[in-house]
Formats: sequence, structure tokens, C-alpha cells
Amino acid sequence: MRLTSLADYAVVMMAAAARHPADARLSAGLLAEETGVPLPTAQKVMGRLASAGLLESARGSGGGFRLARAASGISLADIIEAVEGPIAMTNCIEGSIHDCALEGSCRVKPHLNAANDAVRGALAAVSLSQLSQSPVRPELVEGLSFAGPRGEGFDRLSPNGVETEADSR
Amino acid sequence: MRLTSLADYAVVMMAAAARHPADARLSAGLLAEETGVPLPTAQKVMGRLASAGLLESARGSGGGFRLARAASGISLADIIEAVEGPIAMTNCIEGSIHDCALEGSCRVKPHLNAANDAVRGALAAVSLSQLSQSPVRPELVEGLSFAGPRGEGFDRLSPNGVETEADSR
DNA sequence: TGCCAATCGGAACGATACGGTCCGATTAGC
DNA sequence: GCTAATCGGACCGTATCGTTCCGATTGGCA
Repeated sequence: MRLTSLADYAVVMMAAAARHPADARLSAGLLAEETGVPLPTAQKVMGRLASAGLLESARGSGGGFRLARAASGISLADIIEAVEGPIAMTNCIEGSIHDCALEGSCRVKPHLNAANDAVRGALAAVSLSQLSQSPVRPELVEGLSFAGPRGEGFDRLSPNGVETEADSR
Repeated sequence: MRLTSLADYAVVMMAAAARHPADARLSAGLLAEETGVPLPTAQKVMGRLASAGLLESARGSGGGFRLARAASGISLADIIEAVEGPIAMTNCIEGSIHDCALEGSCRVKPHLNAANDAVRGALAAVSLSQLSQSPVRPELVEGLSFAGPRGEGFDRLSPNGVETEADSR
């Protein structure tokens, strides 16, 4: 139940992209710089987002990426599925895979199906335009240690001190 | 966003365990047989469930497992967390891990936090007693290709035809 | 009372796929 | 026509997952 690092990066980068004007050409290098994601990895992430249809890509010098749709029409579920594939808690939920011997007589599958829909619904309810906005509706984040440093150094996603290279890990 | 096979097995095995009388001693071998999970793997799964406090274990001959609480007091989220660890979509949500360079200035973290709570809530809303019941509330599964083979072969978890090399039944 | 068998618990091994990196293909600009 | 910038796909090391095996523990039986 943890999304992969690639998907995590994708969310951050899409949110950063949504903060730019809709018609601007965004290179992988620019977004990598803004988000602190290493450039080669950023390229890979954006490539997947493009092949999934969330970004439009243009090759060659002066090329780059652009949101394929309005930010309000892209959901968190879309981004995750673009990078990780279909949101399916178990193999048996995904239609094409049938490696479970109990298929057809499994009692828990319908329940898991319902739970999966609920999870997917929760993710589909979050739009990219929400993700790109700074303020958060307070009732959603109460009780969290991280309340949001609303004041200082908040307009730049990636100050110079990011010291990336995934330093320790 | 896919749960591991171990967690998948755990859900199926817990549901099978809940179908037995509450005071019955259940060995890993019995539940492995009922669910079709290979015995060594079933042992590992039940060991984790026991160390997480969802099952009570007794060693030695005549030992076995037993639900530590009533099935209605165990949620799907409990089972998943017992096997996979905390439900945290990203590393930055889990309190102890701080390997993200953007920590503290990340705009999307609050939103991800809210989404994570929603996902966890959806999983916590499903109780083991629901999982162990055969019929599914129709409004939860509508629109799914799998509507539920309610008629045939539905009262046995593991019919003879499971056709797996581990079936040994 | 001593031995045996059954069962849980933890350690070790192999496989899958994830994350990261590099190089080639393509295209605008000069 | 050439150069430079950028995307796209292929490759490899590594970490985690899944599986298996063996030892520890305890009740039952002779």
C-alpha cells in the first residue's frame, strides 16, 4: 500500500508543472530543477506521463512537455496509474491476470473489489489543480504534525540547498 | 498501490479463520489447506499476524492460532498493516523516515496526507466479519465485471478443482 | 516418567521488479 | 547543412518480496 518512488516523483512534478502557464513548454531539466528530482529520473517519469497521455511531448531542440488537459481534469489516480499501472490491490482484480487458483470461488474477492473501488475513488477525488494549490483545507489536515510553513521560502519549490543526489538513503 | 502477496494471503486466511468457531484451535496447516496457500508461506503469514496481535498463538503439539479479538473488531486495514507495516503512501508521511530533501517546503505533502487518510479510512471501514460473509451488499459492487457467482460452488473456499501443485487435498 | 510427534518462530536463499543511469533518435534554430 | 538541445528506449545494480528450510517448544502417549 505504498506507492513507488517514481509515482511519488510524478505527483510532485505534475504539481510543479501545473503551476506554470498552460501553454508554456516545460523541459525535463527545468522541472527536475524545480522539484529536486535527479534529471535522469525526471526524464523517465515524464516519459511515462507522456506515453500515458497526461503530458504532450515535443522532441528536438526547443521541445518539452505540456499538460495534455486542464489541471482540473487530471486526478491523483490518473497520475499514479500513469506510472504504476492500474490501481488494483490484488492481481485478481486486474482483469487480464488470473493466477489465483481460487478464482471464481473466492469469497473475499467481491469485498476486495469494493474496497479497491473505494480506494480508487479516494484518489480520483483529488485533482491536480488541488495539488498545485498551496493552502490546504484545514479540516483535511488537522491532527498532522506538518501544518505547513506558510511563511518563509514557500514560493520556490527547490531552493538551492536541496543537496540532491538522493544523498544518503 | 498494490498490496503484497503476503498481505493478500493474510486477508484470505483471516477470512477463513473467522468462519471457524471463535474458540477453535486453528493450525497453519489447516488454514493452508482451506485457502490453497502453500504451507510454508502460510506459516510465515500467520506468524506475522500473531506478532502483530491479530492472532493468539500457542506452540507445541496441539497448539495453533486463534483470533485475538472478535472479527467485527478487526479491519482490513489492521490486516494489511500487520503484514506490510504502516499504511503510508509516501515515505514522508511515515513519521520516522525523513529522506526527502523537500521536507518542510513540499507543497503537495498536505494533500497527500489527506489522500492517505482517505485511503486508510476506506480500508478501515471494512471489517473482518464482513470479509468472512459470503453475500456482498449489491450497491458496493455494482458496475464490476465480477458480480459474484452466487450460485455454484460458492460455499466451499477450496473446491477440489483448484489445480495447484500445492493442493494436496 | 521419558519419548515422540506436532506446531510455531526465526533465519537464509533465490527471484522479481524497482530505481537509477546512459546512449541513441529526433528536431528546432542558426 | 550543421549544431545543440531534448525526448525516447535500453541496460544494469540493488533492494525488497516471496519462498523455503531448519531449530525451538510443548502437549500427548506409551
